[in-house]
Amino acid sequence: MRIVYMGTPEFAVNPLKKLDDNYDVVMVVTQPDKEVGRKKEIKYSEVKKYALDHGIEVFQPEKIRLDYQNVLDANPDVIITCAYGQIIPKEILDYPKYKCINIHASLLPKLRGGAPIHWSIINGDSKTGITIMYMNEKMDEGDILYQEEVEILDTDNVETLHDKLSVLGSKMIIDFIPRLESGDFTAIKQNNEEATYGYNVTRGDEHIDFNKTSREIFNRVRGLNPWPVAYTTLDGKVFKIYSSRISDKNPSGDNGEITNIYPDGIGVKTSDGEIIITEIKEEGKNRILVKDYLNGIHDKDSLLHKIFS
RNA sequence: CGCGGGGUGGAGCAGUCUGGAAGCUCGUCGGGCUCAUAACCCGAAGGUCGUUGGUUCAAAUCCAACCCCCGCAA
Repeated sequence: MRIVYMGTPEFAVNPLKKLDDNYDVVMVVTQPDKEVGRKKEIKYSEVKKYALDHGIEVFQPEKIRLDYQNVLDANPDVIITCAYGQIIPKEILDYPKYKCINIHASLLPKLRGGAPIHWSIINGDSKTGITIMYMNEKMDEGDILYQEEVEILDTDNVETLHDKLSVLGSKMIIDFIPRLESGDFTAIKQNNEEATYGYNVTRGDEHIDFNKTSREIFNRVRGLNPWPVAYTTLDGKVFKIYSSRISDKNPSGDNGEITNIYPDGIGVKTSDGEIIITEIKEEGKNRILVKDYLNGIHDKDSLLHKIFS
C-alpha cells in the first residue's frame, strides 16, 4: 500500500507515525515553511520535521490546486490527509485507487472547518470525535466512512482533547485501511442541513466578553488554551487568560468588574454570576498563576472595581 | 533593520528617573499558640541585582555591546 500523506500541525503527526510504521508512506505533503515570531525564523511544520527525521520525501506546494503533479508521480494507492490546510483539487482526488481519505477531528457534519477541537469546547459540547471520510472538492463535506466519539470533560482543554483525538485518529485510520482494501465499509452522505462550522479562530474570537455567562466564559478560556489563548484588557494592558473556574457567588457590579480577590484568583462579574481567573499572562510578562500575580501586588484592594474590557 | 514591555534569594514584585548599607507579599525550614486550619505569633536559611566591558571614591541604579523571555504586528 503506497500512501501519500498530507498534513501539517502536531495533530497530524500521530497518524503519520502509525501509518509510517505499518505501511509504505512514499511522500508527505505539508504547508510551505513560514517565517514565525519576532525574529522571522523559518519554521518547519511538525509533519515536515517527522518526515525529515524518517527519510520520507517532502513536498510543499504553495498552492496544491495549481501544483500537484509531484503527488500524481508518487503513484499513491491512497492519499490520506489530516489537517493539511488546503483544498485538494479534483485531479488528485480521483487519481489513487482508493481515493483520498481525510481524518477530521469532529463528528461530521458537525464542526466542519479548520478548528473543530477549539469550537467543540467553546460551544460547550458534551462530546466530539473523529470522522474518517472521503474527500471531495468542498470543505469537509465528503461521505462519512467511520466515526468514533469522545466525551468532553470539564477538565479538558484544547491540549488534552487534541491529544486524545490525535491518538484516536491514528488508531482509527490504522483500523480502517484493511476495511478500505477489502471494501468492508459503507460511505454515508452527510446531511447538509445538520452541518455546523468551526472555522479557524480569529483574533476577535479570542477576546473574552464578560457579558456572557460564567459557563460560556469558562468554556472559551479552556477552548483556547494552550493556543491561541483567550484575552482581555485591564488598564490598557493585554492579559491572556489561561485558566478559570466558575464561582458560586453572584456579586453586584458591572459585567467585567473585579468583584472579589481570592487567595488563588480574581473574581470577575459575568452576566449570571462570577468567574474566577486563576492563571494569566500579562503583556510583557511570563505565564503565571494568579496566586503569584497577587503576591506581587502590594495593595490588592486597589484591584477591586477595576473593569476588564 | 517592523513596534513595544521585561530579566532583582525558590515564585511574583518594589527599588533604577534624583548613584551611597538588598526591601515587599508568598514559599521553604525551625519554634510557639490552637480541638483544628490555606489562620495567627516568633525566628532562620537563601541573592554573582541576565552577561561583558566602561564612567565613578562608590553602580541594581548612569553609558555601550551582547544573551534570554514576553505582548502586538505579520
